[in-house]
Amino acid sequence: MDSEELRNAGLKVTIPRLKILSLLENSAERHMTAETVYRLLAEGGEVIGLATVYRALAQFEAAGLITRHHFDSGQTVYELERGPHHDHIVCIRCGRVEEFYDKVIEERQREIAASLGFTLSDHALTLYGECNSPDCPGHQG
Amino acid sequence: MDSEELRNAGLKVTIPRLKILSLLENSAERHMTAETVYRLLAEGGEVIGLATVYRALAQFEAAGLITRHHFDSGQTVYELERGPHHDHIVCIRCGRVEEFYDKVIEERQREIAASLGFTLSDHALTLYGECNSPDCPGHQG
DNA sequence: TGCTCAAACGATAATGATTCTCAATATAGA
DNA sequence: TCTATATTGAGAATCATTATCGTTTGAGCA
Repeated sequence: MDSEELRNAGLKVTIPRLKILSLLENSAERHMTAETVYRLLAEGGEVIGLATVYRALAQFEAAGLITRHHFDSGQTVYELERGPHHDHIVCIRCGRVEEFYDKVIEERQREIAASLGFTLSDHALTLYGECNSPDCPGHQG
Repeated sequence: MDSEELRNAGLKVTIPRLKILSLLENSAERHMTAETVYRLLAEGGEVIGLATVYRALAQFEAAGLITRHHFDSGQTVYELERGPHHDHIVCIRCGRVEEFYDKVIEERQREIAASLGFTLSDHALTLYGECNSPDCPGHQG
């Protein structure tokens, strides 16, 4: 249960935190901005202060429950830490985000960091391009 | 000359733009925030409005003269587009930025995008870790 | 179950980065 | 040089995020 996750993370179990965690777990969209979390909760009748949303997201991130990404588009999104590590590809037209994992790239990153004298602790790889989904506004045909 | 670059970019040649471009070309530090550009110019006796700095950087980026990066640390930096493409590794302690290029990673990215149905137009890869420079505050020994 | 207190909440003020507004000024071309 | 237009600078406005602070709530215990 979500209560467990919060307790394990050393966080007090509160209604707002449970609602936010639940939203992150049950939404079709895995990548959300703080604003989006706030809005979706409000639309679902759960009005939680925006400050609380930001606080909770920061705490969840510190606890390792979620991950934060700064895309070059400028938007900051949060995503539930679930399953193995992966990177992202973002459509520059419709904003759709897909995930991928590539073993070769992961390995090369470690080697590169080592060769430059760095102890690698994290990385961010995001590809940008045009998706060819029929729903994408840039889709031809 | 810089005037050429501006003209080629379709931008009117003005004093502020020349100063900013010159700073980017002649500074030891290749990665700067808008604030930094503003401050360095001011320290050099060239007081250029902050709004103008932001505008010029945005125009230079649109013209392809410089590139903007949003690091996960939150800072937005600009860098002169010079020489071949490269990615970055940032020290999480001292903020030092190094560049690198890896052919294997570049190729894998294209393949991945294609396999996901995207037409790749750009990418951002940043590694985060601890550098082992003697000047880094986290350096041991 | 009720009590107590620190932690968390929500509203809103504050902050920091970036963009916009607009009157004054500078540039490119005739 | 003159003119039309683009650019500049100062400061207001905006946007995302964080801090403040009085009120409320959760967790442990009698």
